[in-house]
Amino acid sequence: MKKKTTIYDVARESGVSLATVSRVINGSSVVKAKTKEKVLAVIKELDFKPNEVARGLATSKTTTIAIVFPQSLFAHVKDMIGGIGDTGRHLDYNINMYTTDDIGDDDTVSDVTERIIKSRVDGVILFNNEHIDQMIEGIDRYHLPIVVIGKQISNETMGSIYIDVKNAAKELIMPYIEKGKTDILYVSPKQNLIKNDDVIEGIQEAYHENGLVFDENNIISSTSSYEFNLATFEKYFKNKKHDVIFCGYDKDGVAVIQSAIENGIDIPGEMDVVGMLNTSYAVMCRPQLSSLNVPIYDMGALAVRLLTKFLQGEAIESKEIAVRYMFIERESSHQN
Amino acid sequence: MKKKTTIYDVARESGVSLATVSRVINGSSVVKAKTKEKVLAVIKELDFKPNEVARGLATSKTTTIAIVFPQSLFAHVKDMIGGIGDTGRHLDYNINMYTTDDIGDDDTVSDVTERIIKSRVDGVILFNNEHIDQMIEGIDRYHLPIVVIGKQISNETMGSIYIDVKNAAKELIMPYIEKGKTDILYVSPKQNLIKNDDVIEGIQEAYHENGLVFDENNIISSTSSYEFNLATFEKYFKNKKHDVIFCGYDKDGVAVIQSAIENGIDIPGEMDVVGMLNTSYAVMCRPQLSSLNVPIYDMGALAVRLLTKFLQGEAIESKEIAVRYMFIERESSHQN
DNA sequence: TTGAAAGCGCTAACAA
DNA sequence: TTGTTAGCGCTTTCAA
Repeated sequence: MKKKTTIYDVARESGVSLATVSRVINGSSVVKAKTKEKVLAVIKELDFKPNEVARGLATSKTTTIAIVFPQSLFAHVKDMIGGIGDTGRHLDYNINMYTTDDIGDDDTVSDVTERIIKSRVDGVILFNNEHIDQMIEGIDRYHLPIVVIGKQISNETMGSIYIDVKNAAKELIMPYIEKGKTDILYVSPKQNLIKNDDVIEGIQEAYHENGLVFDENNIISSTSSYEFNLATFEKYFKNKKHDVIFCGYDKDGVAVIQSAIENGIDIPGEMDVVGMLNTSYAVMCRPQLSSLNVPIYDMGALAVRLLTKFLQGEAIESKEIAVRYMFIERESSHQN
Repeated sequence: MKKKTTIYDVARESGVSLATVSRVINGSSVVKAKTKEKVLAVIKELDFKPNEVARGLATSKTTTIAIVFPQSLFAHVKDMIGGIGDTGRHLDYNINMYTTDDIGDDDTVSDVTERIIKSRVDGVILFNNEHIDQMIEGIDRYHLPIVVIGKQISNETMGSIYIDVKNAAKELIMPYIEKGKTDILYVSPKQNLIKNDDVIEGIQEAYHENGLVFDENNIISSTSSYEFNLATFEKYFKNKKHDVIFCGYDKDGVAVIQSAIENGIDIPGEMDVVGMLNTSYAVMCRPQLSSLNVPIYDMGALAVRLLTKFLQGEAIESKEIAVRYMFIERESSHQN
């Protein structure tokens, strides 16, 4: 295997110095057009690909950002990855991905932090999840810029992309309450794109503004197993019913619909069901599930963009970016 | 922001030379226990994190592997990412991820190749997709080890993890044909984990071994849009019916079931429907979709493991690894 | 507009 | 068992 061609080879072949070649590949404007042309020709001829590792060492910048996927990953990471990957490529950043698996939680978190520091990435994208604070703290100590997805937070070197689920929940719930449909159940999911506490706050406010109070017993948690949840709901709906079942995640919404039907409950005749994230699940289900649509791809793209603003010292209008959302009413509810 | 502590700082503080510190952090066995202890103490005290970029430059190795996600990504990438990320961490490799989006296909492929080369990763994991050959060729020119997921292929520096879909398809189809149910439709998906041609070959063999021939008109392609496919199928099943609908992807299976029901076709009474990959979709659907289960997480893990074997010059028993699969019969079929 | 040379933080002979 | 020293391939002053 012949050695890779280096900047030295290019310099020699084109009869200029290292420095000039460096200027050319970095687009410096001071190089004479003719020189530049010649160098570029040689670069092409020798198929020279500048070594980013060497550059990284010289500049103390890797133009790489790390992204940490937590274990409890929601569906449609696919879109998130698309947004992150595409934007990274367009802005000329590499993406280093890390996962935190379920075995040995704590150790994994510090292990990943350690690896991130050693790899000398320029910044980090994190997802809201149960270990988020620990993760943030571990990374913040090294003054690495951070962008958090799914939780509103910011400081000098930290920003976030989030969904204003508090308001979304409030807007969703409000019409029901105003119509006297006040028996609402919230199904709280294991999922990182929304902050559960915010959803609950939103619900509470909707009740409060109507002089009512939301009964916190009307919150049940789902697990990450569809079949387990289904079994739970099937039992639950044997002798219960509510005006509205508001699910933090579509998958739970589908389970609710199916188990309600199983128990002879008509949807949306007797009970409305609403999901969140507007995944494929929603349209595949019968009756089709109403859901809150959220621009997942864009959240990934925005996260990368925001992070690069930190990295390049660009002006940042807002460090906490709320993405737009839109309620899509389908067959499982009739809010209006 | 104070400068990061380097190996020099550690050497000075512990009164030894650079080389010794280097030996300690690399676990060399020649260092005297006492020296090692002292150095380790200083490392801890100064919170020294070796700079992988500098190490990469010195060793011409980055201990990083690249993974390229194509645009038409199947669901449950989630699991794949888990397998890749976790295994990368356990084997001490960083994962660099790239996406190839839909805009400007060709350019993107060469763009990504270029970035991969510049970043000096040690090896690459690729997914089977329409541009796979172009991608492989582009990377192979630089003698980077490659592992392909979803397609059986290998050479000196290339291996693969795949599902033997040819046999899977054959095994699935065979019992039907033997029972005289020879009117089978194959729904060919846009999805990278299986090789369509192999599925078709498997079907053909099943027919062939029974002295029959599979009519290639009985292949229809689905798109990546569930709703579009649903509309297509709804029209299709208005005046058609088959013994079996064999879908390369669960999502299509669900669409088939739903549109068949819409048209009054009883499943599995009049028609069997079978999917592939055994995603959540299969269990969420009514009747539940029979499907071919495949260890997606493991495929990711195996890919990383195989690649590191190439990288570390380890013995490789087999460069083409077929993963186990298992047919899970649910409500949408009655093969037996 | 170009070149010379120091330095980025580490590894790996080679010597001691 | 430890230290010295020459790179690894680039960027970036500083001079010319």
